Amino acid sequence: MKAIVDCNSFYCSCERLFRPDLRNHPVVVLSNNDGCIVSRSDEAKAFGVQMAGPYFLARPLIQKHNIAVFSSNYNLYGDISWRVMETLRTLSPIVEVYSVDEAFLDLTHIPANELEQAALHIRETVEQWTGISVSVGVAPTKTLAKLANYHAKKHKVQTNCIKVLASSQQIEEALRTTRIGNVWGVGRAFASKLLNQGITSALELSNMTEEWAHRHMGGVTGIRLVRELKGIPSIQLEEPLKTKKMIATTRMFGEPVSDINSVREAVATYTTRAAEKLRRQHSAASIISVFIVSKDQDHLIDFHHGPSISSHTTLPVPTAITQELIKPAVSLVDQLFKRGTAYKKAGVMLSGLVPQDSLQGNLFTAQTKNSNRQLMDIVDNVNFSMRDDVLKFGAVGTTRNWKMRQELHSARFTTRWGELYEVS
DNA sequence: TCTGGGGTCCTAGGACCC
DNA sequence: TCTGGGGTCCTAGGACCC
Repeated sequence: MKAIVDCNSFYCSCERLFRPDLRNHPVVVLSNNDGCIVSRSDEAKAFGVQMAGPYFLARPLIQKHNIAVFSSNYNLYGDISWRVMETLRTLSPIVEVYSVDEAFLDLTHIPANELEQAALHIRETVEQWTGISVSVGVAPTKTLAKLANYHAKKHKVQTNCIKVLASSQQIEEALRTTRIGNVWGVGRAFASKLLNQGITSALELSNMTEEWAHRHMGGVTGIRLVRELKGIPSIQLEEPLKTKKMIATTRMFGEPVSDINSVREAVATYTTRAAEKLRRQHSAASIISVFIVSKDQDHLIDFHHGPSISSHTTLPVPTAITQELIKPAVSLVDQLFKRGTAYKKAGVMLSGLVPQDSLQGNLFTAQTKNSNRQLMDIVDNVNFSMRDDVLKFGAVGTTRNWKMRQELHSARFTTRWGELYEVS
């Protein structure tokens, strides 16, 4: 059996940890640049605040009901997430961290008649140790565990945020009462396709054949999905330290910028962040890509994948040294930038990732490589211990008029001495 | 006036090889 | 009028997740 543990309204719960006055008060948290609503408490949901909706549209509703609003505080959420995951690691031998607020746990060591109790123990321990409330879904497959979790969250009072699907009757009942669009792995496109074919519930989908799934649901992914719904494990728990195959850092600017130096600084900053992620997983990159998006692009038509201009450089030797990545990144900006154009977004992508220790030694460059590497280690250590970039490269600049808007940011209560929560 | 920022996996099709 | 049967690698793009 597998469990999925999912933090309830995670970002909102983190903010509430240090604002006990907001315990039963509606709360929402905004995305970067204060653009969309990415987390909402149950109270805010009850007032009709939409998930992932634009903030400016929800603002009248928010003001009307005096809903508390926060910009996203990733220093805080990252640290709290780490505490939750460390807690879970004491409760199961295999923990797959699936996202900042979710983890799959292996429960094969628990006897069937103790699953309910085990799930309750998980929920209570996390809440007691971290202050974060979670929902727990337990079932034979990952997809069914997600389904169980969906029901646990939907009926919090009846379920106590816990749902175990063990018997075939329990599974069938849950499948029957789940609409197709709420199944993990069925997005908007497939949902409308399935509805057109008269498939409306998860139960109906689970009764389809594998041949059908292959033909209509994207090949092998469809087969896996249907098998998982039938209770046949087809998506395994991943090993804990999976290295990424691509690393990206991209951001909207706080306001459009039309001078090349600002774009250079922004891209240098994003490159610095991407290089940190690269070193954290002990990789080196062989390809660096940069893209910039002009202000005039109509984001309402295709917000995420709209036209942008991009270019990439293949590096002579794969590297994880920040300076060696900033240089080509900035010259890519010089290539792409057009005078007189205002830009609203830029991004850096690192790909062609290889393990760092597989790098070929070079007799002639070894000396500088090593000292660069040591410098990187020192920078990473200082910045990580502060959970913030205290040490920076000159190329990232100091003007920062491209910096994102974050007007409602809470304090970094757990990672900065100067911002510790005070009890008087 | 104002709508995020990451990732993954898979497939199709073209280029090329024997 | 006729035109094999495999492979591999790469890229673009679709679909999904949080």
